[in-house]
Parts: sequence; C-alpha cells; structure tokens
Amino acid sequence: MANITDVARAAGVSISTVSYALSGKRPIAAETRGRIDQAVLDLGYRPNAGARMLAGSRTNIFALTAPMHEDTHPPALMAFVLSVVTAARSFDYDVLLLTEGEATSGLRRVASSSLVDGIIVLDVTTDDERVDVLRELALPTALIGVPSDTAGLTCVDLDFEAAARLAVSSLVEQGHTAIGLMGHADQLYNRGSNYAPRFRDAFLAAGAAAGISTAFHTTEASREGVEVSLDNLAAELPGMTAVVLNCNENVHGILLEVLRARDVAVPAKLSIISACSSFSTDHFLPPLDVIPLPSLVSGRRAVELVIEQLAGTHDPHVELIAPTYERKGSTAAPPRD
Amino acid sequence: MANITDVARAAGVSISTVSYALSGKRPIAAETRGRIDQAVLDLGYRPNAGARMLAGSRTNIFALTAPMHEDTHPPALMAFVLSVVTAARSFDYDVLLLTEGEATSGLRRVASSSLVDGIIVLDVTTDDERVDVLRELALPTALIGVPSDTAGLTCVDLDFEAAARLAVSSLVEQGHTAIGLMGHADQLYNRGSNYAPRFRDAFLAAGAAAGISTAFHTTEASREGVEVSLDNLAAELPGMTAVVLNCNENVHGILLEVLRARDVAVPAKLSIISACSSFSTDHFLPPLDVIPLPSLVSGRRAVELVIEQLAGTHDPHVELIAPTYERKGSTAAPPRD
DNA sequence: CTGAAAGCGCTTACAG
DNA sequence: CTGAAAGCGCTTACAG
Repeated sequence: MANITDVARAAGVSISTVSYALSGKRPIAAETRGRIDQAVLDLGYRPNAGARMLAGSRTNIFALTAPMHEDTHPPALMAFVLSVVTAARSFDYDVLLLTEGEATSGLRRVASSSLVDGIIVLDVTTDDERVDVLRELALPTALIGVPSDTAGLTCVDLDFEAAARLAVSSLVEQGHTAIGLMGHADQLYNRGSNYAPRFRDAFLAAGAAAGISTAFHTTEASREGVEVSLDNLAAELPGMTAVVLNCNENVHGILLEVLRARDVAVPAKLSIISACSSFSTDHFLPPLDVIPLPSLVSGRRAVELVIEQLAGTHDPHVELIAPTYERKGSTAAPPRD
Repeated sequence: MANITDVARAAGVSISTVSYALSGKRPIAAETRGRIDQAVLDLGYRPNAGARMLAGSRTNIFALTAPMHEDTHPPALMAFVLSVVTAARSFDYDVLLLTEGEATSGLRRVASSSLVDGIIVLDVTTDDERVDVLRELALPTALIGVPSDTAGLTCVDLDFEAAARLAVSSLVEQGHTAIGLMGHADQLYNRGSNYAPRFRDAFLAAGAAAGISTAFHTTEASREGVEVSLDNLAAELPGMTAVVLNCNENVHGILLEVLRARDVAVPAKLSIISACSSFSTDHFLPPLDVIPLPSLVSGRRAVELVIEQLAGTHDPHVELIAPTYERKGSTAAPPRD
C-alpha cells in the first residue's frame, strides 16, 4: 500500500506538503495541489489510520454503546444505530459498536486506549450504569435518552411530555372526552425506562388539564394481554372513544385485530393514535395517525453534539426534540350516540 | 494518560520488556512480570490503539458490513450484529459498523487505510455488489450467507436445504402427506435473496422425494395476505394437514390469529413448523416447533473463520450449519377423517 | 508557499 | 532473561 512518502516522491514535494494538501490546513499552490491530487489518485493513496491516530489527536472513530436488554425493541434499536452510523459517516467518523456484555468496561477500554474521540449512548435508563463512567471519562459524549441525573451530560431525546400533550390535544380538539392509554409491558415502567413513565405521566396530566377522563394500562404483547388492557381501559372509562398507543408494534397489530373481531370500526367508533413509534404505521388497517419517534433526527443530533464538543466550547445540556403529528386517518370525531 | 515509558520507569525495566510482558511473546522472569503488572495496575495503563496499529501489523478491529434493505428483518439483522460483536470481543477484536449507504466504498476505505484486520459480511444476496470488492481487497473475510459465486470466498450459513428436508421429514414421520409452505413476500424471491429460494426448492424436492404432495406460496405480511396465501395452499392441496412457515414473525402471529378465527386447532387439525426463524416462537399460542436460524452460531463461526485466516493457512470454503429441530407442541399426527 | 525534522507510542528484530 | 534502537506513517510546530 502506498504511503505518504510515495505520494510526496511522485508529486515532487515534501511529505509535509502532502499532509497539508490533504488536510487543507495550510494554503497550497494550485499547481502543487494538482500534482499531489494526481499522485494520490495514481497510487490509490489513503492515509494509514493508525499513523493518523498516533500523530494527530483524532481517531475519527466514535463508540456507540447499544445495549440490548429484554425490553429493547430490536427494530427501534436498529433504527437508532443506523441513524447514528449514517450521521457519523457524514462527518467522516466511523462507528465502533459496544454491546450490553461490555457496557462499562468497554467504554473504559476504548477511552483509555484512545481508540475513540467520542461516545454516543443508546437506550439510556433512569439509573444507567454507564452514566457514571461517562462522567469520569470526560470524553465528548451524547446520550440518546435522559437518565435521572443529567448533571454534566449532553442528552437528546424526543420530548415525550410534549408528545403526550400533542396526542391528547389533538384528540380533545376532535371532541373526545374519554381517552385510554395502552402502555408498554409492565416491567418497562419498573425497570428504569425513562420514556415510558414520562409519557404516561404527561398523558394523565394533559387529560386532567383538559378536563377530560383518562385511564392508563400496561399491555402484554399477546392477544390476551391486549384484550385485558383494552377491557380494563373500557371498564375504567365507560365512554372511551379514543385510545393512544405507546407500546410496541405487535400490540398495534393485535389491537386492530381485536377491534375488527369485535366490530369496532376505526376511526368511526374508536380513534387511535400511535405515539412515539419507531416503526411505520402505514401498513396497518387502517394506517394509524402517528407521533413518530424520530430516530433519524436523534441520531444525527447526537452525532452533531459530540462533534460540537470536539470542536471546542459546548455546555452540557438536555435537548428535547419537538414531536410531530402525522395524520393517516385513524382519528375522527367521536361517534354521536 | 500513562504510556509504556511510564510503566517501564515505574517497573524499573525497559519498554521492550513491558511490551513483551504484556504480549506474552517472550518469557519474562516472574519477579519482573510482577513489578510490571503492578505498575500497569497503578498507572491504569492501556496501550495506545493508534501506536499499536502503526507499530504492529494488527488493528484488532473488524469491519462488519450490515446493509439494511427493504426486505431486511431488523430483529434478525440485529441478532447477527450482536452475535458478531460478542464473538469478536471474545477474541479481543472490536467491530466497526458499515452500513448500506457506504457498502462497497466503505469496504475499500477501511481496507486501504488499514483500519481493520478483517471483514464480516451480513445479509449476502445472490449477486451482492460487495463480493467483487472483497475478492479484490484480499483481506480476511467471512460472509454470513452464500452468494451465487463463492469462488475464493469463505461463507457460513444455515444449511437451508437440510432445514427444508428436516421440516418435511419430521412431518412425514408423523404421517402427513400434504404439506404447504408459506414463504416470504414475493420480492424476496426475485430480489436476490439466496436463502428463501434455496429453502423453497429443497422443500419441494424433499416432498417429491418422499412421495407426498406439497405446495408453495409467497405471503404478504397482512391479514389479507396471510389469508390469501393460506387459501391458495389449501386450494392446491385439498388434504393439507401441515404448514411450514418460512416467513417473518408478523406472518406467524397473523396466521395463528386466522386459524383461531376459523376454528382450526393447532396441532389437532393443522400442524405447524416455523423454519429458519430468527425469533423465539415460545410466545405464540401454541408455541411453535421451530428450526432456528442460528444467529449465535453463525456470528461466532464467521468471526472464527476470519481469525483462522489471520492466523495463517486457511482455504476458502462454504460452511453450512446443520439445522436443529425444537419441539414445542405445534405438530402432531394428522387428523383422521 | 514549502521543507526538514521532531515526535506520537508502540512492536520487534538485533544483541548480549 | 533483558535492553538499546530502528521504524511503523503520519501531523505539526519551527524555519525560511
């Protein structure tokens, strides 16, 4: 493989000129630059990554810690991973994947061996064990998700509270006064997820503020679980005309199935909104109004926040992404009885 | 951050002795080694990754190219990714993730900058554009999946043909003589997937060899799609008493739903086998007999194959993993009419 | 606008 | 069993 000396020789310049020409860190005469570019092309030269890391102060690699626990929805995690990788590449950064098995030790390892310039953290829980390590490492870091103590950390996430309010207000505007919330499985609310309870609490608060009736139930991802959850909501909320879903994709499908079996037309009899969903709701029958979980935006923003830290001054802060509402036709005015 | 010179000074030895002590590449006096280990511990020393890459001939990084196209089942891809990362880590290798957007250019880039020691390739299609690049790069490589031309390549995959035969024989043994195959969506059979047609063809061949009736239909992942597929199979196969599923998780759930709605008891009226599935079938009602897609085994084996190439002599070859059958109670003898 | 040279932190022959 | 030193291929002050 050609190295910088080969290029310098071929272009008839010194290696420092080659280096500067490639980095753009000092002006190069057009004619010189032309000869260098040609030599690079001819030789298929690409700077050696290790030499660059050692000589420069950058590795051009980010670590992405993407744990996968029981509650993790794999497609959602995948969407975030791909979004982070794509965003990182657009800044000429590669992404090294760290998994659950090596969560904290992996972070220490890549940091202390100077393998990475920054860290992006996925699937953050309330009392995430990685958070303390991150503070101690003091590398540029962005978390996608919000732990309970955000001191000194930079976080980005969907504004789940605003999403809940948006779901409620959009239904209230259409005239609904009794709205149920089908939540995730039970354990998600106990095992340190931050977004599920955040959404639930804001949902209930928004309902109260609007003066309407609301109810919440966790939901197991099975036919029976969905029926139980739905029946519980209906029992607590006799006049329920709308359901907000903050749960996984399977539950969506099962619910629509159950409603069809029971001859409950959507949206004629029941309006449905899918909230904070990482998947498309277009394939459902009917397609569901959705407040998307913006994996693309979050991933890109997380990368940008790390780049900003790398660039210099940047104050740690929490950045919440405003929710958006996509109308697909699964909500309507409540039926008049 | 402490470097090797700091450790050498603290231990009262030369830096080469420190290096050899850590790599184990030459014998070190027990007492000397003790002083070095202590110094490493005291200083929290970890070798600089860039320096190692530059001085040594290894980077201890693998590239994992994991494209995500329309047909990709995200949970399956994620399972393979995690399995590869976990296996790589067990050999002290980190994994750099390359995505669809940069499939071939990314491979060239990481190879020519000497960023990685080897490449692991996921989701291989029949005429995968990455394959030619891999041949040209001549880096240690393992593909999970089998392209049409495997010359010079090392591949590992489930033996889909054997899996199809296993599904058929296990049903035939129970007395079934008319077995339907619900396949993936149409496009998967046209767009260069290798495993879907491989399974289908072996299934039909095994049926013919056993002297029983078989039929195959592609399946769209919707209630309607599943009903159409099921009805087509039943129409072609009047006495159908068993169905083999080689399709995604949603279709499994929908099919069981449809059968329940039609009062077709599983396995009393219809036996079901889930074949080459990347997901657990335990949560279905009933849990389904399954021939698993062994993501754990494939991922680990792919890593081992790259390590072997790194270690020295290794002839390119295709390695097929024998399928296994997990009985869950969704098959039985056909009903006697 | 360009070059000569130090130095990044390791690994590994070469020597003893 | 251990050490002195070359060298990996860059980046970046220092000089002109």
